[in-house]
Amino acid sequence: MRYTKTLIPTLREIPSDAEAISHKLMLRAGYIRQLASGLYIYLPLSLRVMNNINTIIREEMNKIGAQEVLMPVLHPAEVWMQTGRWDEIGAEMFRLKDRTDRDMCLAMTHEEIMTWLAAREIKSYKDMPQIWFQIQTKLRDEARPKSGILRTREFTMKDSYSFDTDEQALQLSYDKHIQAYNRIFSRCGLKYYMVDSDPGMMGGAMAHEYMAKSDAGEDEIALCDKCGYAANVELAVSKCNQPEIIDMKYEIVETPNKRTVEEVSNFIGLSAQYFIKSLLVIGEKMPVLVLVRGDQMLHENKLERIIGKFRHAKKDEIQTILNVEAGFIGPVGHNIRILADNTLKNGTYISGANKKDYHQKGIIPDEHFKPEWQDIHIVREGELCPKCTSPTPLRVERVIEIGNIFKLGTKYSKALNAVFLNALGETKPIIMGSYGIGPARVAAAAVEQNNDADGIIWPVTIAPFAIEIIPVTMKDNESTQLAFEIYDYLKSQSIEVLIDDRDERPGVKFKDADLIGIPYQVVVGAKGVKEGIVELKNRAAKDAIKIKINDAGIEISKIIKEAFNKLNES
RNA sequence: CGGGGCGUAGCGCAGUUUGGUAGCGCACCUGCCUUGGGAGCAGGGGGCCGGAGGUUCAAAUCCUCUCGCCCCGACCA
Repeated sequence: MRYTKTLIPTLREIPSDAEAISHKLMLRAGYIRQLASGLYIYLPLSLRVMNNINTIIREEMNKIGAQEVLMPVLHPAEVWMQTGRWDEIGAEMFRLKDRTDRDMCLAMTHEEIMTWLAAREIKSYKDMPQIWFQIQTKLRDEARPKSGILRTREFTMKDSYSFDTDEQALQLSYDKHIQAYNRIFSRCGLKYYMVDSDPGMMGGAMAHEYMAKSDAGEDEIALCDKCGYAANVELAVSKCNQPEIIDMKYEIVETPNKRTVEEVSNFIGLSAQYFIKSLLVIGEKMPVLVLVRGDQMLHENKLERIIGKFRHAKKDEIQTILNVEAGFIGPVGHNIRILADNTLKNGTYISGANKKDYHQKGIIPDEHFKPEWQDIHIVREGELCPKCTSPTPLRVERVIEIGNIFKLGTKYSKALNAVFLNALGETKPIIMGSYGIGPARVAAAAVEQNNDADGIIWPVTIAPFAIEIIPVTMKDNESTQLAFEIYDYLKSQSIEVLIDDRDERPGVKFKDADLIGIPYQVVVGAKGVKEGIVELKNRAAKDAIKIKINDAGIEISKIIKEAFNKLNES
């Protein structure tokens, strides 16, 4: 492709709306433009990237026997009503009416429609397994679109769905997706992790997420380098360092007007690890007293999984239910449900004395109060791996979710009556799985992970072009002609190549080339041509090798093909 | 939805406190010149100051309402 015939509107200055690195660079380098909040135009360069990513996804999905289909983005409400999600999902779903006043919605995802299809077309155990996938637009009226193309209201998603006869078969489909996903993300040149995730609202039994390391990410994961434990902090568990158990007399101490753990800890002169934070929450059926160690935070999602929906108690509710003022609650002597974090199992602690201006020292859990033990704290960096027997600290990293895989089970098949006859002639619901990848997030993550002060550095497999040829000046006929000869040769080798045929000063071309991030640059200059050489620059390494003109085409295409193979075969 | 910030030329910004009819850099157009890391000189085009209403002789500037965008949080099949 000729630069002069391609829309590559690079910007010298960064639009002030951008925060994330990938957002800034994709704007500056002429990849995207914003139409409205969460709505982006993909310009030629980024469309090429997306196409490359999607091609890799298709190839790997096909390898596991998945079949591509395409489904409507406009759905009748009835199907969503049957699974209950028409009512469960709130403002995040775009809704509209057709001309006959029929309720419709725009697709947020396709479990319903895929299952609708399966309900009609899969009748026998002989029809399975099936894996169907599509790469298409989804729409969600996100509460907060952000970070460029990382979180948008309209986006492309690869979603696949597996249909199996039983759990064992589902496991096979699940494993196939793991294989495919590992290959897809490796080929895209990403550093990523597969982590345990919360099946959440999907209602399934098992779920994993694929996460790409990036500061721009919205999620955090806990990692153990020793055993490979990896989980979203949404559900990650940890063992905690047990502080040295100190001998504390069981006694009440006066703590005038000291309410928070920090205040009391400073007042008494003992670290927060020796305190029990007592929180009263109001569940749907009854109040629950929740205990975590003074230096830790309650993980509200973990708690919700145990006791269901809840909210924090108001000050007057604390007074009525526990008969104590907020700030002086302790676990001893209450007659309500008590839930304590596992971290508190051993040791002697201080907590509220259930009396204004007093705290209780020397509390021994299981002796002075009897809680239910659960993991309900937020995992932090440095806490210990829950799986390793020898103490191994966990790392916590910020990541972008680029893909996920869920075992759905029968939630959707039951709701939509997607059933089949097994070998015994019994009617059974189809066992399903659901698997997503966000290609735009793959692209954004690739930029987040591969850039420098000058711009983007694409992995060659998804780069808009594998190589850019830069004739230093268009005024020198000899070198310009040679540049076009190399250009034609590389194209004949099926290499995607961009030639900067603009009549610009060399500095402008070099700056733009670095910014748009094509992984290889060939510089063809008048001086070099006189010496009989061209230069091949590696965008990432910033080094250049001189190549004899006669060998240039062959030599360069060899290097490019090796670069592709390295990622494709990793 | 709660908290914060910002809307002035394509982009980045100044001007708003203290009202007087809009400016700078980059980009763009013309010419000369220049050509291995975003050159230089000269000339030029482009703005209902997000929108509506109000105060005033006079509003980018003050007041009211509204729309949009960004960030933090909540939310996130």
